[in-house]
Amino acid sequence: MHSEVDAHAGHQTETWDSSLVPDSRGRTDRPSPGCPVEVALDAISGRWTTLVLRELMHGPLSFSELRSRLPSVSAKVLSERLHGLTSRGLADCVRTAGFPPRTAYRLTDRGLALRPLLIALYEVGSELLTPAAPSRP
Amino acid sequence: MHSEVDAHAGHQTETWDSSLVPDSRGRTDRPSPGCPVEVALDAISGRWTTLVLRELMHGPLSFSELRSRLPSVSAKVLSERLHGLTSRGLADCVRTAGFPPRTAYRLTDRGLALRPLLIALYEVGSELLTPAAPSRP
DNA sequence: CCGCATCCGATTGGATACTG
DNA sequence: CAGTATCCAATCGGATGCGG
Repeated sequence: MHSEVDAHAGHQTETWDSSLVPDSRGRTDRPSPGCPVEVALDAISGRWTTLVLRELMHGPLSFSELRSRLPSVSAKVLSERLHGLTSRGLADCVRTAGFPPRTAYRLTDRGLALRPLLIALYEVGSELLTPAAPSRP
Repeated sequence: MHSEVDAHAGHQTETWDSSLVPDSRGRTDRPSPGCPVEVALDAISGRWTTLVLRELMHGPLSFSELRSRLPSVSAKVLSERLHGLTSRGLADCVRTAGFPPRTAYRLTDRGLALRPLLIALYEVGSELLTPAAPSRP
């Protein structure tokens, strides 16, 4: 544990946070669309999004299957989330031509790439929920 | 009760998401405050929040130091973010009694625990930014 | 079965101005 | 320096109802 975390309170223009922003693209002074962190946040932001992603992680699901697994989500929001995912290339939609119209939403490879992020969210969230070993007077 | 997924693509996934939701607490059918993922999302959600966290990751900073590092954030929003972080126990604030009033916000151990999450956001976001190797089976 | 259209209340975040 | 207070435009998300 570091008590003297910061002895150099001056300029930090050259000294970089090597672990947080490895390359130049990540060093932004505002929430810019080109920042990787913003891109990832955009992909998972919005209510129900992470739950929809979790359901689709197992495999393709239809619109109503998603609705039955997430009973409290409205059709409007689910539709918005699905379009958001597809427009970003994280999911796609396959339709059967016949009748009744069957659809299946599935994650693309890019969508599947979100898995480690969901896991990180779960793990860090769990850590925050623990009664805590905090206190650093 | 549960209809089997007939069009099961069959590759790589089990019926139960052991990696995404290891314990029962994580299996929610709606965005509930007790879900670890929601807790983590709550900690990093809101515009500028991740940038504020990144700045505080190096060490304590005062209110205006944060403003100068993030020139485009308004005082109102920065104040809101800082209160959000402190109320969740992710940061705290130390004041010097004299004049002019000096303050310093610093992350607590719980706040520092967010680092792997920020890194995951960066890495996954970078992956999403790559020109892509899409195409699928 | 698969959605989109619309209305509407709640929340967000930016700009500005003001206090200890 | 370190914030708070207020106003306000934009967005979000829930409910409902209709169309393909």
